[in-house]
Amino acid sequence: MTPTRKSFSSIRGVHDILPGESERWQAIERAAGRLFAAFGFREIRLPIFEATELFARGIGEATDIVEKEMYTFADRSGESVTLRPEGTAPAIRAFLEHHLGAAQAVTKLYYWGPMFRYERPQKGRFRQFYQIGAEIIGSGAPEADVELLALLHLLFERLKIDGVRLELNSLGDEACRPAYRQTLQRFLESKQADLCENCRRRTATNPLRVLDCKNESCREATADAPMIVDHLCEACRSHHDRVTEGLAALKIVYHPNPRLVRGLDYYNRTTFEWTTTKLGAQNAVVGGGRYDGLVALLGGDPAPAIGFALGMERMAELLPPELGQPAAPDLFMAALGEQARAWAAPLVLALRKEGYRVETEYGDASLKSQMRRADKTGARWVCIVGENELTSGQIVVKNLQTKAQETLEADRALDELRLRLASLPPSPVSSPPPGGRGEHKAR
RNA sequence: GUGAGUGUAGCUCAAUGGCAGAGCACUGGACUGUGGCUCCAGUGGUUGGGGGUUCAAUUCCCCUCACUCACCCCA
Repeated sequence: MTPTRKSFSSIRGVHDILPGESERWQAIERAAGRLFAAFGFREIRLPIFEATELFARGIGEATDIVEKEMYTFADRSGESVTLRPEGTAPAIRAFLEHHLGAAQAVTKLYYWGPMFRYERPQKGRFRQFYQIGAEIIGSGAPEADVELLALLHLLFERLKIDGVRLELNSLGDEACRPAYRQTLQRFLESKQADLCENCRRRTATNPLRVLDCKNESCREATADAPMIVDHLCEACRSHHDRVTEGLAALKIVYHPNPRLVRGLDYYNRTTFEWTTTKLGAQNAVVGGGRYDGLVALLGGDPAPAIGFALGMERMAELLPPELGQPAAPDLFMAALGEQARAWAAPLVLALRKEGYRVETEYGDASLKSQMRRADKTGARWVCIVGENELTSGQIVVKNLQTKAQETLEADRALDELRLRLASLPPSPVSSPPPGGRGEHKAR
């Protein structure tokens, strides 16, 4: 009787992060985690779904995300819930719900995890994708903007990612944007013939976005369009200047992009993206900006805030290939036969307890195949224990790089092995996982 | 949502209507207890799925699913 076999695969646009890739993610998470700590951000762990209304109100009813990209469904009680398409609205919801702002004037939060948008997948774009996000809530000072940008700048530096550029713009605020919007609208109305269908529609609904259109003729038509940076009110002008001065003082290179308009309604003043040309049609690795109105919009006392979202998949694609490689074992224990394995087991455990990476074979395998595996895993040392060794009280240790082989007293095996492993050069491939050898060596 | 391309072994790909193959990987051997290099052998397939045309379909046609890329949008 042959059982019918059904195979499964992950659903569309949703991917497994496999070993090989996960190490690269860990490299990003480690680097980001250290920087968040250094900058005084604390982690908040947020739910993966929220009331639909939170996103509809927070992100904006007219945005693409809310109009057509949300994973929305009714739960068993009939409440409409939505898998989070972004993290800022949930973060602010939690901030308000738990009165996190009461303990200090400025609250700095970060989070990471999956986000969900129902889009057609393509390079760098998925239905379940991962973001690292951070928010500074409670400060409208340009220094906050600069600090956030400096953190990201350091992150790219730490991860040795180049070929990215920081693009910067200001969207103004409620004092200056309405007037600019009208000015732009009038301009666009005079150019209707040259605009794509989409942009003709957007002239009325969201004229700012026309500036962001990739269409060649739209680009040309708006070449001499009025730009928001030239129509900022006094307060926004001053804010923007102090941000750019702050960046310059920290030697952080940025590229003014007066066309940088972001897709979520809540942004005002500073907006930014780190862009790259290495991700196909996608160019944003990190996006963010100031959203001084959102806290009040979600029912809190008005509080200015700024944040960013970083795309993990996109970031991982940009990592230099040598970063995040799996760490090779320090030692491969080749034990031959049941007795030898029993003898070696406590030794292996003792070394692992100290943080050394030790690999073994589970069942019976020839020395040849164990040596082959030791070589393939990249282990620096092999310890050979068999019947000969057990009767003679001597074990064999071989350095796979130098091929040097020596015989050790079995009784002193732990000390002798520790001696050799401790003198290993630092692993060139990656740092050990938390609690691994780093901890051991730091002692 | 729209458009284009691609689905054959674990991976990368051949086979244009006539017996489903190669390289890599994996396992074993040459070397009975010493890795890489070399050589030899072996395991591995519902050719994405369904239907049709045909004596005969991986190949041609239809449907469907998936993946990829692009539009759109963004992380």
